[in-house]
Amino acid sequence: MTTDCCPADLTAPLDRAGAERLARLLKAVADPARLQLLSLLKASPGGEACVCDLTAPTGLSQPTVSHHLKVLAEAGLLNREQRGTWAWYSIDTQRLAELSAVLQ
Amino acid sequence: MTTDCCPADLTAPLDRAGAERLARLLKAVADPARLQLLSLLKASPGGEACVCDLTAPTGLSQPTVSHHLKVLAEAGLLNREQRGTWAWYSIDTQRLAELSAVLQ
DNA sequence: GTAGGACATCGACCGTTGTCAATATAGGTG
DNA sequence: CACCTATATTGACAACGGTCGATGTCCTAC
Repeated sequence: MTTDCCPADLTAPLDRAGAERLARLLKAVADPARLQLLSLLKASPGGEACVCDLTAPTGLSQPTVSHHLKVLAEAGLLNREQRGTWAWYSIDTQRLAELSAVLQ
Repeated sequence: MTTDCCPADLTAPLDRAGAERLARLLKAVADPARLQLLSLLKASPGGEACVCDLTAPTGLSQPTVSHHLKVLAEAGLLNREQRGTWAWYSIDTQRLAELSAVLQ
């Protein structure tokens, strides 16, 4: 239900440190560009896509897309796999489900 | 499962407008102070509390607490009820559950 | 009416963040 | 090796957001 890194839910009184860790996770998701990227990854065949496939549909520059993907990956919500020149990103569905469960 | 105001989930491709609306909701929750306030409200008897009960446990000034409660209320996540001099806030659990469901 | 208490609003400061252009890195191909 | 392509990093700028002190508003009690 929870990992060692994150608070389980809001029912337990949240101290400042726990609140900051959880907020850091939620901030990763609370951005329109990153939400679009998540939905694009979810809709992609195999649940994965490379950076070059994500710039056009979002209308963002390549560095900006890379930046957002990095933020999501550092939050543990995306997995990154290098295949030759391409970097393939996919959603860590369990991690995202855990984050969703916190708000229940 | 969803309201008329918010996207249902991430499986449907998210356009920029939908992503911005959803991000606005998530931003309301993606803050340590507001997460602490939510957990305090959840742990309070009757699921409600007035501002004066929330300043000490958060260590924030009264204006700052009022500000955060307003942000959460404007996002539809809190209900506000005035009783005499006091303002009582409570969580809109359904709205919070809907937000949680979006990340599934 | 006057005084006091609870909450909201205002104004300002400052750190954070999203964005892009430019550049760097790294892998593939000839 | 040189060249191209995909991605990451850097640097800079503008906009946003959290915080507090000071002040305003509203209700209650005397």
